[in-house]
Amino acid sequence: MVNKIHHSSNCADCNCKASIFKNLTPLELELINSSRFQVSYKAGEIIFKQGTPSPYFVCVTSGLAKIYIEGYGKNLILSLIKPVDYIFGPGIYVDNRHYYSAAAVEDCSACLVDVSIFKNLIRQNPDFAEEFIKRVSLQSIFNFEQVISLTQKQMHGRIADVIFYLSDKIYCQNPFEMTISRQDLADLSGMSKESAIRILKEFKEEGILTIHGNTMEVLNTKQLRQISETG
Amino acid sequence: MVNKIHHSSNCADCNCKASIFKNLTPLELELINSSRFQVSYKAGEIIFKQGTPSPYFVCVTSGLAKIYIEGYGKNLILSLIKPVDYIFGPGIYVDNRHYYSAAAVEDCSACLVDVSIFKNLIRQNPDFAEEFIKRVSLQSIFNFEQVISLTQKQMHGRIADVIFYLSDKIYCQNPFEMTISRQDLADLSGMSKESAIRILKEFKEEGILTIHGNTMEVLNTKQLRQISETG
DNA sequence: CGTAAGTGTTGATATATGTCAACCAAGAAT
DNA sequence: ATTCTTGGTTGACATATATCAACACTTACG
Repeated sequence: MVNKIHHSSNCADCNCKASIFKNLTPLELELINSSRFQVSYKAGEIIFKQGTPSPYFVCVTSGLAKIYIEGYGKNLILSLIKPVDYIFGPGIYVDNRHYYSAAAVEDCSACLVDVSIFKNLIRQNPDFAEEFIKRVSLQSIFNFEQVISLTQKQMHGRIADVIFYLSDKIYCQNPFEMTISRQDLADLSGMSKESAIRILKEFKEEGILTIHGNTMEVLNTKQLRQISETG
Repeated sequence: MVNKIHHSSNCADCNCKASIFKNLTPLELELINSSRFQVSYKAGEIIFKQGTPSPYFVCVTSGLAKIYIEGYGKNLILSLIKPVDYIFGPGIYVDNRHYYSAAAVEDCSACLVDVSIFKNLIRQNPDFAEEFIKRVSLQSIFNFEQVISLTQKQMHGRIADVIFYLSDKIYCQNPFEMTISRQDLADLSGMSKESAIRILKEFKEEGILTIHGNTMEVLNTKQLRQISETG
């Protein structure tokens, strides 16, 4: 699962520090730097499993990962994680367990930081603490929108939402290469793989988008937005 | 909407301080006490609306409230709030907006504390900050379980989950008086009111529970648990 | 080269669930 | 007392969605 562990370059040079770590002093950043591990995962490999102890804060530095809840027979993907984003579960302040699993969708590299160091920094640096709480809050807001999409929209609306998520938040370009599988698409939108495929087909037939190989292009954003909003 | 506003007794004497406020110094507690408002709501009244600014942290001191997302045509109840519990949305660290609405289910009284005072305490008292993060995390974990129930179980399992939630977490007794409406029950389990009623009827017919007036009693916990788990 | 295994695709079918409408009971209001 | 309103209940019906099965396509692998 873990292919290679080594200390590479330095947190101070890493673009990760631009975001959540921006409020840390050089000394604090060095503390994180000195205790961190860099790890690579191949596509499909599991980063951690729901239910296991959670000693690390994970920072994804390249590739694409997914976090997902293993439910009753099927999975629900909560979100995709791209560089530079973080995987920290709610368990770290509760019982140190993971409440969801994480796996690499594309080949990934990530930095693992010891949770206790992380928690100490939250205690000693209020700006960092606020930034952390803000991140948690944003995650929470995202989850709310997702729940409403999943529970109150029907399949067409849900797929539309996922397509917007992919093009606007994950791949950030319009003709984009889908590196996730159809099953992942289904797990993101809470339906069966077959249903997801059928909806994509309909969208193609209606000229809303094209798919060639793994490349998807949204042609009619307006209509897709309409579908998203009318459920 | 707001019936009566006055300063009553003292935070130091209030049982609210037992929980999230337990790590505050007497001085800090006094800061909260001096800036707080006590408010009463009648059953059905709205405490705040999704989308409006969020200047207060709400502490429910008596009665029962609900927080719910207003979605596409119908509502989803995220949770019920009973004394002593708190209503703080993810918006307070993001854009100061409410991402859900809150309303009184039974007659309620609540204390409102200015968010900026609250945020200052989080900055200056790391124990309080940790306790706050822990609360947010627990809320988040609860939401995960809820999402899985709503998206992966079918109606019988979802109703079973809600009944356990009511008897174990909210009313905390077995023959309990349902102060929520059938519509609320439906909004908790993400289905139509008619469907919720039908499932209750089936449960009655199978001897799993009884309902007289508004009093519900679970007779066969084991079977209900079974239904919850098999989806 | 052929086989196996995974992924994507399509069609037929069963069913879980929402919608609509009617009706009932209990208060509230006139 | 009578009407009106609100919440609860039930039945008939339409449909959104999952399931099952078959098949195509690619890729790994012996």
